[in-house]
Amino acid sequence: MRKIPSENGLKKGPWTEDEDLKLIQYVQTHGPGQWRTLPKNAGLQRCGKSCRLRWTNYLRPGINRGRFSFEEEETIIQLHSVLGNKWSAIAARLPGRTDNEIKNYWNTHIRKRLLQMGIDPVTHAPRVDFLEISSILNSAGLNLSNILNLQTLVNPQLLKLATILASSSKIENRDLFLNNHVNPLIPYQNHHNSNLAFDASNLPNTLLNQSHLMHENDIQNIPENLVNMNGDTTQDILMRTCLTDDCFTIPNYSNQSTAQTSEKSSF
DNA sequence: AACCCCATCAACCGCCACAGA
DNA sequence: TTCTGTGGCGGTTGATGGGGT
Repeated sequence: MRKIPSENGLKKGPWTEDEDLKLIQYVQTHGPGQWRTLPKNAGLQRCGKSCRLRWTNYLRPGINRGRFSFEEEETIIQLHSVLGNKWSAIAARLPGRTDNEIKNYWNTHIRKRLLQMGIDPVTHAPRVDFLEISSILNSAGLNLSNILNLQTLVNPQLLKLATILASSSKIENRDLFLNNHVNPLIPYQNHHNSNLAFDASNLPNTLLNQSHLMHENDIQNIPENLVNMNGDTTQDILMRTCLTDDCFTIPNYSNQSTAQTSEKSSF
């Protein structure tokens, strides 16, 4: 892949079949380790680091190079919500997968999907812009559900995912979450109070992209006996993490915001 | 056909932790 | 205690290929 001029006569870039063969044969005979001296002993023009990486990420036996299954993906998301970017720790819990592979898969697939679903891939919390639009509308006395003739705005997949994430949610306290994420929006909110005309084109893309729209009944379709790693039932999680009906319809932040507006608003 | 844009992922780089001298 | 070597980790890069124009 890379064509970086090699220093010290060491080769860089993609590995050839011949190099792979040499590395495999050497490791099979002598075992992995001693990476610094390995290239010389194995007759490779590579640095030890490169050999170790090639072995652990590609040549090592037992590596599963197939597509990620839904279960694996779910596991990665769960583990990431707990461990963060500890790719090696996540990989340790996924047999046959390497940290590099998981990291790549996260960055190219999962991260993107979470963003589309309105979930912040770093915090695993609903994205601020998602809350932002609802608070704006709410402060304007508008109910997005009514406007869009919807009961709720949530993708069933999102709700399922949120249920899973809730097991390790960083939003353990709704009030804390609202204080951290909603209060900074208050000046913005007030600014928009003066303009009550609703224009759907102003909605954030993330919101409009919620093409799968959820109805109240969909919440009922989630098995109540679903239990997460903490032993919480789905209902527990829904109660605790503001995923109940009234939270998925537009949360009412207006009282809270008016109380704090006078203190914090610069308008 | 040619070009551009973007997604993917193997590989590299810099840094850190740890063990042993 | 400090230094050095080694392995490991996470972030980033860039070659490649596919799709769109």
